[in-house]
Amino acid sequence: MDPKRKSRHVRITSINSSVVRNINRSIILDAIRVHQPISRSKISLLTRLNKSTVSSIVDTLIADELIAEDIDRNKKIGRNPINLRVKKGIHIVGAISIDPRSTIVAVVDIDGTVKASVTLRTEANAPEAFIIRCLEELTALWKKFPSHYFNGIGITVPGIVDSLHSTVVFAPRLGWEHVDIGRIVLGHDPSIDAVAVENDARACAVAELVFGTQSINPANYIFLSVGAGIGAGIVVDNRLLSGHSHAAGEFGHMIIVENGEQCSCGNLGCWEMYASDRATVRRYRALKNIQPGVKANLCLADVVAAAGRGEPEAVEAVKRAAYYLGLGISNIIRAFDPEFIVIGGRITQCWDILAPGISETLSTCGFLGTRTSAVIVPTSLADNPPLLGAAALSIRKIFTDYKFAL
Amino acid sequence: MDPKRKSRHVRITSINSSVVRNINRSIILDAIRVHQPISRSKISLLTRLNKSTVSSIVDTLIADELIAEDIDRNKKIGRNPINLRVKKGIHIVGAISIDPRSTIVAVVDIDGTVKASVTLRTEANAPEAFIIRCLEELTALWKKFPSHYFNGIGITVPGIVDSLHSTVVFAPRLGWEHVDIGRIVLGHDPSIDAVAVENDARACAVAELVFGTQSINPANYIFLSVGAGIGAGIVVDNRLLSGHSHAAGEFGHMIIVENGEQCSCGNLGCWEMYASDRATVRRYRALKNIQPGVKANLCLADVVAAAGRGEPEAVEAVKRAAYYLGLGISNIIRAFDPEFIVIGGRITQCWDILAPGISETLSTCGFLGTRTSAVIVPTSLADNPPLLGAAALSIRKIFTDYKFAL
DNA sequence: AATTAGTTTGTTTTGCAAACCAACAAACTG
DNA sequence: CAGTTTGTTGGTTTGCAAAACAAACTAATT
Repeated sequence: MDPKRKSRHVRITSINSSVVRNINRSIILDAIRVHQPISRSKISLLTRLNKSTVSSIVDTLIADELIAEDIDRNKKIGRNPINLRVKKGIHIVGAISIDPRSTIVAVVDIDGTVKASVTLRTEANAPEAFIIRCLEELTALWKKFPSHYFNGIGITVPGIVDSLHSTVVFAPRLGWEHVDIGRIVLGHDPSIDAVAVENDARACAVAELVFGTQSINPANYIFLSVGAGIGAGIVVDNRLLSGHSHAAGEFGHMIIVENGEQCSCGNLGCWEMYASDRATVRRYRALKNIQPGVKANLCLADVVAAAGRGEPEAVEAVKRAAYYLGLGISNIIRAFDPEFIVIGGRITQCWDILAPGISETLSTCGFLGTRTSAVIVPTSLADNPPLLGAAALSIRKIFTDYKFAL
Repeated sequence: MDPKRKSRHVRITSINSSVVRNINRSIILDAIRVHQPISRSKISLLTRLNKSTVSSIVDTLIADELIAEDIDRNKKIGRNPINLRVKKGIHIVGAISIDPRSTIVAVVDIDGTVKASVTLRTEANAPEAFIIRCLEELTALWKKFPSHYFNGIGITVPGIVDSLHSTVVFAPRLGWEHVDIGRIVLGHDPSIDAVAVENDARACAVAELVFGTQSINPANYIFLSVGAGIGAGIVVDNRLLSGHSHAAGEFGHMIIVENGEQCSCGNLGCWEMYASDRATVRRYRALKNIQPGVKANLCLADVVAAAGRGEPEAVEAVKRAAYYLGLGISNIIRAFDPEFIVIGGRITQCWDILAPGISETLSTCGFLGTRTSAVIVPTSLADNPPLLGAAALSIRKIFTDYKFAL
């Protein structure tokens, strides 16, 4: 990409011609991404930009090898359009998805294709050394694609992340506090200028926008990540909500039962204590009368598998999870009134048990009886949503330089 | 104002020079509003717009009589700046605040001064006739200010409002459903082109931004309106959240107690059943052992008055309200992670009892022990927040033509 | 000939940079 | 001490560059 293009994502206080160009460029590139294949003419109609303006900007996009022409002949009357598509196999991004157990390092094409990946055991007790290790693995992968443009790295972490400063504020499950990933990456290799660090659930929300097959209207939409904890990525008007201290959407510690079970956070009755994977496993153990200590490494995958076989205790455990998920989701709907809620996590593998349970709870929590509720769907992202999320963080920067509304 | 200026608040799909001008104009006008008095030179530094650009735009603002020059001499070195201020006594807006009991119709200056007002008894059973009645009252008031520019009408309604279509979707306390206020106003007087209808709590949130004295950072902020029900206006990145079906922030029916008290909405354990004014009055009656039927019109004002006198039962009733308010607020903080939560409603009159109770509950719901929480403050708006909200809806349109982010 | 796609040319709007003018205070000067 | 010089800040003028636009043009197809 043209290195003369100034660093984007800077604080804009007013509009000048260069900002105008960049915004319109983003608008056109995004229109191509969403509507591809599309002709210059159609873009002009869609964006209300003048045909000549579209042509001029499209020229720069072709020069940057972000899009490619593709003359296909159709039988319509008039001159055949020159179709424009996002160019694959040219621009790649690095993606690192950190989880308490394992970390995946990958190289991803801008259409979401994982071109290469390695899985590492997470060494959380030495964050800096571990992140550098990941970067070295990434460099090794990247070297396999010498003819590609490298467009930055996206990193997802389960915890509270200050994405503006690329810093992990607090990640209890990793034991990390104030880990400045941006500084570590730049210290390791000053040539890497584009690092995006984000909470895993939020990155999933971005991925669902960038890659998701369910054509989600980006207006109001929440990605709910159900795992060991419960987190969420909230998208409002195409923008990711981050909150004043980067903790928006930390629904796991929403109080759902007054004076309920003691949570590790110190509160009573947190949602996590009732609807997380751990809660489901605990409930399953109780239903099966498995004593503590016995089958200590029983995990949600086992419950899901058992439910798949139709085992009554497992089905019941999932149904109870569905009930409590529904309870919390009803509160989320009250708060945000989203159009969609996309649920991610292993438990979505028994969607046929989960979905009716959630719906039933929501129907008894029907708001004022008449309101339409949000549509609840499982994630459409392939095997590893957080990894695609990490990739999406960087890819979105390519497509949308400027967030602007209305 | 120059009638040649094109209708604002239209859907923008791309940027052209006229959009640039309008955005920069809004930026400058808003800078003047927030930092007044301020010189052209300071605006240039603040906005990074060129001095000549600032001068040129300021000229148009002066021509539109939105701002005025004000040469005051100070002792600093160098040429004395020409201070710019928002011009008062020239531009006015109409404000109508509809409540189940009474409706206030007013003419408000752009600095928030109520210049004239009338209070009507709300005739909710005939919405169209009643709204026309309000418009006639407003016209009568408006005629008292013949030399002023009239900048549109803002209307607040307790209920779910589609502000884009100026329609009341559902207002149970008024018994209104699908009342197209925009159509009614236009049908009555086609010359009125600027009508803004909004939910009362949301309008208050806007008012707090436009008039509020506590210099609120508009990034993340929630106005919580506690009354017969509980509603909220949520501001994120300077933008009002409205939700997919215009019901974002309808916290009153958030479930706070599993299998709790039966609410009129059909659910069990809604927040309103524990923290609204009605709940407080009910609790007070119970504490005082007042039988049903006796003192039937006892209302929150009485409880507040009693608490002010230090009556133990009243103090206890307010304390219980504070506890439940804190419980719900903790969930709101989890969801939005706001910087401020501003509380409005009659109960804030006993802030000295309320605030410690809320804080205490929040401290026991401390998120992961280490996180900073939102700042809870009472509203700074004068006597009638919803009326100022209604005015703020129209005033904001004058100051901020385009909502744009980053 | 009709139709649709895309380019070229010249114009308009806008913001920008630099030089300029304006107004003031403090220091300096005869 | 009056007048002048210097420095500093505020605001305007002038010419220019970047961008989008409109309209006329070319291109390719039925």
